[in-house]
Amino acid sequence: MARGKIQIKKIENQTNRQVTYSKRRNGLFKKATELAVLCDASVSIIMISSSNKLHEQHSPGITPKEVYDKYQRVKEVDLWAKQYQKMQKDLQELNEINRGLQKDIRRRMGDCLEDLDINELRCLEDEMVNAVKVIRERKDIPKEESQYGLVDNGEYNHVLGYNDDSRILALRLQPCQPNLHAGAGSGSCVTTYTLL
Amino acid sequence: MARGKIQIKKIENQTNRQVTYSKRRNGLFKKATELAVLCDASVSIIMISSSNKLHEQHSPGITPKEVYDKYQRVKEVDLWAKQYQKMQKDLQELNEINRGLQKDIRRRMGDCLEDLDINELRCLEDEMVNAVKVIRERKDIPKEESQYGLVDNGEYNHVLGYNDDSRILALRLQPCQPNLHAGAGSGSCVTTYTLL
DNA sequence: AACTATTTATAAGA
DNA sequence: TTCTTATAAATAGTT
Repeated sequence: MARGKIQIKKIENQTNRQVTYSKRRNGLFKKATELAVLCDASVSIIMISSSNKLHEQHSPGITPKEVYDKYQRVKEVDLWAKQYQKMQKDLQELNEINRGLQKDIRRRMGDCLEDLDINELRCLEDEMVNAVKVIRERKDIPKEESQYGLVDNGEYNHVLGYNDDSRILALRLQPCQPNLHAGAGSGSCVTTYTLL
Repeated sequence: MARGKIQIKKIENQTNRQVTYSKRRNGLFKKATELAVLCDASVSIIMISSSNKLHEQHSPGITPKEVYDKYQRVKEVDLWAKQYQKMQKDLQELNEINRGLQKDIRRRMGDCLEDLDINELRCLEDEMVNAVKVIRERKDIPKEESQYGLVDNGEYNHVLGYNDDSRILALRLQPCQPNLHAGAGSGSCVTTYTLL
């Protein structure tokens, strides 16, 4: 636009292209600033050069995050929805599983039995009677560990919302060490979620 | 820049401002397009007017998402990290709670008793013996509900990884109806996570 | 990076 | 909103 008109097409000469990029980038940013001031607007520009460098300018008083939050609101899209969705789904599933586990525990405490049929009640009873036997046996073994001074570290976490303390079985929340005879699956639900 | 120089400051006249915004926006977009073509670059512009309208232009071959993904990579920031972090944290907590609940259930089945001391074993035993009494009472009540044809709808979900079917107490995963005598907290852990 | 001839953008008016 | 046009600003090619 000076000393001769130019065609708007890719400048093949690498050096010229670089120089023009720099000049016009400054021009663009200046225009953006003027526009923002004159018209009381917010302008956000991000450009990526052919050499893969990033340049940006954002009107004062607005952050790229704000611009994109608004962008997503206006366009009614969530550009990163897919990345959330897995977590979202996992959360829901975990909540469901949790509710199920809590209900199971309540039944083993004598609550929430209303919707069990007679067979399920029998099954539960048998299971618990057997378990009580195991617990009694265990209780009557002189514990070798106690010789090493087993200490209560106080790190109990009560995760059930019962107010009647006498009914709470404190849950230790340390990860259950791989317990081979207990079957598979105990560790499989423990997932870590890495971002991006 | 024509018919008289202007000061670069906010145009107070609303109409003039609007007109200038429109003209200069076109100018800016045109410049951006030229720059992108001449220099083989990608330019992404998002602007928000004083009347809170959004205008945008993106070079062909690049999406706003790509621009922002690159932006975040280059700047080594995650603009939405805080929004993830809460979910991330919730997931971890739920996983911990879950492990605790599963361990509790195992204990009530006679497993994982190794790290309970003698008092805890006694407490557990008492609790279970009492619960068994309740279950037995319940079992021996002729169920009124059965007159209405209580049907097994088959929607059981097994959430524990036990392979030995005889030991599974099938968990119904329908939400537990508010159970007043069971105490508070049964519903409080059920959270829904809405995005943005 | 600076210069400058020329093109382009645009402010004001219609 | 669009057109017109005098003028300001941007910039291509050169140094």
